[in-house]
Amino acid sequence: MSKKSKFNREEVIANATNLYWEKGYHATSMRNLQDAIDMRPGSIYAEFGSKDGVFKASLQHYAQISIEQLQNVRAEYSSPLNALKTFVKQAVIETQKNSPSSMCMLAKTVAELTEEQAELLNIARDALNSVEAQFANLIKEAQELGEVTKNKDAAELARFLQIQITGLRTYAKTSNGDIPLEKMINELFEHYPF
Amino acid sequence: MSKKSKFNREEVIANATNLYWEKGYHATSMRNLQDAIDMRPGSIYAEFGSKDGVFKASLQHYAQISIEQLQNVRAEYSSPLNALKTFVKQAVIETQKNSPSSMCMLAKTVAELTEEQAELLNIARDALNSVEAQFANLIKEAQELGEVTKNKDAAELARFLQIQITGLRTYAKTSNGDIPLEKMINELFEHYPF
DNA sequence: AAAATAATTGAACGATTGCTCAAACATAAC
DNA sequence: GTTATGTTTGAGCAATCGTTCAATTATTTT
Repeated sequence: MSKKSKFNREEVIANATNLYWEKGYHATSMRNLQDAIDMRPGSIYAEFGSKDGVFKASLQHYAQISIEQLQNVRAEYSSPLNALKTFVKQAVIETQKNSPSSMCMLAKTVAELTEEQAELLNIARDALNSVEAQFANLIKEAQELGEVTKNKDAAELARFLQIQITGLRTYAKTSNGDIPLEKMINELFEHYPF
Repeated sequence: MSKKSKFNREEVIANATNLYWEKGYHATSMRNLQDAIDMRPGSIYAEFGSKDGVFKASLQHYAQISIEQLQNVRAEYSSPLNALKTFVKQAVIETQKNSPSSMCMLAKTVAELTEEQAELLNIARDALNSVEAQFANLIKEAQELGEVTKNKDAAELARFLQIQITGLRTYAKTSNGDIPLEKMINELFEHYPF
């Protein structure tokens, strides 16, 4: 045996995620990263291989957190539709105060990157699709319980929801401040296909 | 008098816009820009002052084009609602084939930048709000003609539309290819508040 | 203690960043 | 044709980029 790593990988990735989430891929330098995660180049490159490696780990971490959040909300509500609504409110509203950015890190990444960073771009895409698949599962549950019409395909409704969330979160960053986000989400779940 | 500038400002800004639109603010270097607009640093800095200056001009150019497009569509259709629908289809679908990015350059910019580039960010925000105000005008026209219910506030409907467009265009970049965008837009204008 | 093993450090690499400016050049005025 | 005026050029600046690696430090095994 020998010396053990002294840094906490989970914690490091969480800090890296916050920085990348706020500034995006290109605007985040390795020097920024070194400060944010309190590691020196040698250690970072030994652990992650490259700037892209850290970003990759951050994307995966963010995706995991997102799905855990959805599962947590699901566990708190007997109604899958209410769980979904609560998740949307968390993602769109809560995020305005506490988070590095009001926008979804995955959507931001999809927006920022081009095919020049195909691997990272595809990781973000896949993660968004995974989240959407979880939406679809919840919607299917809701359909079984009669909370949502069976006339519509669950996958289509999940897609619709994903589009609403992305649209709302981008809009929130466009219009600083006083948009009635909660009211809009309530109306979304009252009037639309759910 | 003296020597005249030989470059065509309009053309130069159009080329710069295309590059920034594709790659975003941070990923576009001055060297990339020099190649794209066929100007040397001295001339660029004499004309635009800085990288930010070129980006600013590009944002304004993009915003102007967008509003012109909306006006052109309006002129082609007697129905303001059909004009709006056609504009949305152009922005969401047409853009998939011909454009530097499937996403709206203004939305991309709002997504990418932080308050570190407050001026540029606000230009993008303002431009999006201007476009939205034009939407509201068209919706008011549609309300006068009875094409859209007067129960809903035109500004709210315009906001809703802006959110749909941004959501759809981001989603289009997430899901490579076979999404029934046209069908979704048709349904949007059939089933929703319009 | 000494030797072995590995993690951490930070100086420094070549490449690239946004940008400057003296020199070369082109046109207009005389 | 000469002078005046302003444009274009591109070499090159300091700063920063992502990354490497020899030296140092810490821990474990002998």
